[in-house]
Amino acid sequence: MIKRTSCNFSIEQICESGQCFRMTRIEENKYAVVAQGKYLELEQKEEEIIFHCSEDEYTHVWERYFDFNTDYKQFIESVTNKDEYLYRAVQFGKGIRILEQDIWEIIISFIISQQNNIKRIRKCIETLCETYGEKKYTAEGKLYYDFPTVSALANATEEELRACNLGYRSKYIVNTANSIKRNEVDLESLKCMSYRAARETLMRLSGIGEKVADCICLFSLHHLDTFPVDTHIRKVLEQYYPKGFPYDTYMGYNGIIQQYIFYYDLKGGDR
DNA sequence: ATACAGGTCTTAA
DNA sequence: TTAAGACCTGTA
Repeated sequence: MIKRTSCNFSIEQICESGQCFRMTRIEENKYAVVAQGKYLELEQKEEEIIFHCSEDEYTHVWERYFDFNTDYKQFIESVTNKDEYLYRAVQFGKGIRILEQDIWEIIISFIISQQNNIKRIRKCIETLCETYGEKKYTAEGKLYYDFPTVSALANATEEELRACNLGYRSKYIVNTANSIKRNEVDLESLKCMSYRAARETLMRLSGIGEKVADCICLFSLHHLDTFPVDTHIRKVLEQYYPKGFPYDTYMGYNGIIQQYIFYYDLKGGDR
């Protein structure tokens, strides 16, 4: 059990910000996440965060996963009330972090996310993991399911995947899984590419367009300047930034700014 | 009932 | 190059 303190870190906000679909609240101030093949429970009281894992696992897995060594204060303070809407959005969601998640899991998760709502995305992914993922137990005997491997999904048929209520996305998933299995797109080399190259490469995969590719770049490849434009962001841009969003002002971290906006539009009740 | 959810693909001009 | 239209499913 590891205790850490950090400002501008809210597990609740990270959980609700729609970038990780396998993090859930299990009690008041207590959350669980399955990632990197592991199950982690964590609690938060004020600025104190308790990780229920070994020191070794914390430093090798979760510190990086939660982007714990990046100081988000600089980003938050760069947004002044000269931009009233953005200031409200950032103040509302300033506990959000951009996670660094597994590339394969994020590819499949955000193919599923298209034309879908977050509640159903979670349900689809849960079903997919229970059907095709490895069954595991924690040291305390808690059951959880890994995210399915590339082979597990490549070997499934479109009809079988449709049984997980994935709808028309089933075909995209089978195609993409097979492309990756055949190494037509190499996941490791994606990690070394520039944003432009990675995005272009990702878009060769079935079911991945500009928006999903951007989500993968932001939530997995950690290209923090990536600004995915979905239906929420599009509406905000039309209403508050009819002359264009000031990307230059937030050079290098537009993706973080995007996530504050997304979360505020989703949960903030503004507009 | 009809519209909409963190869009993409196909087809046609 | 751009613009319809189709596409699974659950919820309001």
